[in-house]
Amino acid sequence: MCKSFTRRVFLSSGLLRSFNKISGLVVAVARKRVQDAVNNYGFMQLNKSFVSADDVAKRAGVSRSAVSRTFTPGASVSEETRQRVMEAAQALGYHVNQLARGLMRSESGIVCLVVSELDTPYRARLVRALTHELQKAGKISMLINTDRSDRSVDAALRQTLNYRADASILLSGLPDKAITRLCLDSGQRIVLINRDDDIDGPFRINLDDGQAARVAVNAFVRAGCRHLAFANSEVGTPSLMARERGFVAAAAEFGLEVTVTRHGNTVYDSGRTIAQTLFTGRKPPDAVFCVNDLMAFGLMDGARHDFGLRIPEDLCVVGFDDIEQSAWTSYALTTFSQPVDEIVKSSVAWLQREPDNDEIRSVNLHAPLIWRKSIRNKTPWA
Amino acid sequence: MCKSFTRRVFLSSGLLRSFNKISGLVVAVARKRVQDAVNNYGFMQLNKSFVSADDVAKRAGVSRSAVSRTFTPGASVSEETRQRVMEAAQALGYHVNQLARGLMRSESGIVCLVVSELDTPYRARLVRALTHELQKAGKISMLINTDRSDRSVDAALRQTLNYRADASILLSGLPDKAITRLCLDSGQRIVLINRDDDIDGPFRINLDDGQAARVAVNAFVRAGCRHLAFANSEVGTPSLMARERGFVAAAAEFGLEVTVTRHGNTVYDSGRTIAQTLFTGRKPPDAVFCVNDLMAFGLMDGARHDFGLRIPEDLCVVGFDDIEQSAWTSYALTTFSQPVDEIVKSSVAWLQREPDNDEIRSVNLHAPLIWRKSIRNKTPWA
DNA sequence: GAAACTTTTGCACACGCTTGCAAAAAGCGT
DNA sequence: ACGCTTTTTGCAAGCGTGTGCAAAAGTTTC
Repeated sequence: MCKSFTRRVFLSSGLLRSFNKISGLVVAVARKRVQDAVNNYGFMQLNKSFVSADDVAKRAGVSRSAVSRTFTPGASVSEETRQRVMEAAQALGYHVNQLARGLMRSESGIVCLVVSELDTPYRARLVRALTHELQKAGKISMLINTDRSDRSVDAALRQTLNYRADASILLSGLPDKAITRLCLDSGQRIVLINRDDDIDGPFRINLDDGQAARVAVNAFVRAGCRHLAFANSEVGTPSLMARERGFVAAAAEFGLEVTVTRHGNTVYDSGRTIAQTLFTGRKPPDAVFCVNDLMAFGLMDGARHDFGLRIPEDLCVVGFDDIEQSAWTSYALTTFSQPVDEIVKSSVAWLQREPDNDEIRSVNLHAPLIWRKSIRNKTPWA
Repeated sequence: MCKSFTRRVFLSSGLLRSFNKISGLVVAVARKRVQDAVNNYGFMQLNKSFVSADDVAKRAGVSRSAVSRTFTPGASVSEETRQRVMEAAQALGYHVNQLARGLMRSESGIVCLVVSELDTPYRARLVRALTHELQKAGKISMLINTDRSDRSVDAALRQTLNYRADASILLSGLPDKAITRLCLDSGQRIVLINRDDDIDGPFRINLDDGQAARVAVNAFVRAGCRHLAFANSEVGTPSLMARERGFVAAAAEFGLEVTVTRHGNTVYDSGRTIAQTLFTGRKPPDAVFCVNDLMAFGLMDGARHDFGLRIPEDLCVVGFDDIEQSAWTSYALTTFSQPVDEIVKSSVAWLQREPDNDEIRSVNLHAPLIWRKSIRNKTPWA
């Protein structure tokens, strides 16, 4: 884009035809000309071009290698030449071309984040934390949006290969086995967050969803609830299903049945709809575990406004994720906290390790229950 | 990372010392060997390397140019060779190296999104929409997090240059003039969203904040409110201040005074704090325009739970952004809608235009008022 | 001052791709 | 079969960088 302008001028100059055998020379001439233009006009209007290490070298009166070494930590350069190079670089506004560097080192410094529905509070928080941590580690993150379809996860991973990303972190969707294999074979590292794929190779981070569900049941029972319900979406992600199974199983140990409802996506409106279903049913629950906070909010709003229920007096609710809104007074939701910091830390730490054969394949993190006001009888032992 | 393995083997092979003058050949030999290993073992364990156009060319029995042209839309290749190339590429898992392509074309296809506090609902939505639209346009987005400090915006733009981004879109912070200039001179295009910088060169997208504030005053007056207040943060972003000025000015036209309060960041907690201040004051307002939705929620929760006020009976509230939560029943906030789609569309459209001299420099978009239930007397003419 | 080291520097090749140019191949009209 | 035009193809130069190697420069030691 930038260069195209310079080049267009050069091509239409008509010199090319006669000098094409020594086009290197012609280029040099053209460059010179642009430079003159700059000097004459005093501004860089025409020089729509990035400055290269060659330019810096010329100005500093050293070889291009010296420039390269100046910007390569740990390379051998004398203090004096480093100074001169830095000065010239500063003056010209030189920045190392990471594309070229990546080409040489075959390590681009790029990490791809594959995510859909980024505006979900939990995902947004995760992406924010990830980019932050990756930057601290000297990496840069590419964001690949897979909103369109499940198939687009594969396309995303292809894109990942196109840019020779050092690693990909998948927050949404499940990639095809074959394409995952391809990435791994190309030397790319893959992290799956809450995806729980059983393919060998990626690093997998999961939560102890089952354990959390157990804690939820305990809390409800402790609060004297007898009619348990579980509000899920129809998305069927492994972690969501693990929560459901865990909840039903733990309730069974108390001899309690659970009304399981699944509806739509894992969003506010679905919670709202489920409230309609549950509270017009013949056996309305007095406790609902919602598969995530957004659904919990919808359910709470439905219960309160459409059915006049008081929380926690008439109805206890527990959510999952501990997104920002859970702390808002209107909800004050008791919920399980996603250990975002730990997730991010362990992801990036794993990425920075030299790959070897007997490395850690997966990690299971604990999601602690954050007590607020949507359950009666705060029980400190939970 | 990937290649380093192959290379390490190669270097320690000892062949290099004797053949260094014709190292190209040696490399070929080493490559061959890895290939053999693959063939023998039947899996690609050792071949931790991306496959190049050369490999594809060899397999398809054509020249490297043919491969390149196959993957370059509009290039001249016969249907037959295209088939063979595609087949070989498929078999080997070839993907064009965008880094190398970007190097040649001097057009990386990368667009940088510079943003802080990504987990803010409004920003998250914008980033989601932007990545989506950019992908449709064949671009890929890099996410640069500027959470740390204002100074980090400059660092972000430097990073932008390192990766030879075709463009940067700034959603947060204000960059230094000099570094902005440098980006522009390097041929990069810059879009400022709601930043309102007066530097010439970037494309600026803004909302008619003043007009919106005027509409808010009208709505309040129409609802019979007499004691107006404005809840702002101390961040002082141009658009936030424009809303404040507009509101105060419009109120003055009705002969009404406005209690202006500024506190902390533009978040929920600040709204909560401001509620404390306003409703314990000697002249509590009956209408508050909050500079964004998050603050409005905090203010509403404070007003309701700490002061027992009913909305909209005792207090009218208007926000700005129309984030998802505004539609939640607990808030049902009347608010101005950020025209995210238009913002995104016009940004990307501008990026795709060939740069010329008399191009559009800025755009002002309208933020319509979305009526919900936090104001009395819905007035259709607003 | 020479010999033995150590540090710095420049050369040149490689990374994987695009693309102008000219030669080769394929069509086409007679 | 022959020229002529159009399409296809391979060659080779170049994009901006890193880096091994050997020569040059600098440092220490005797």
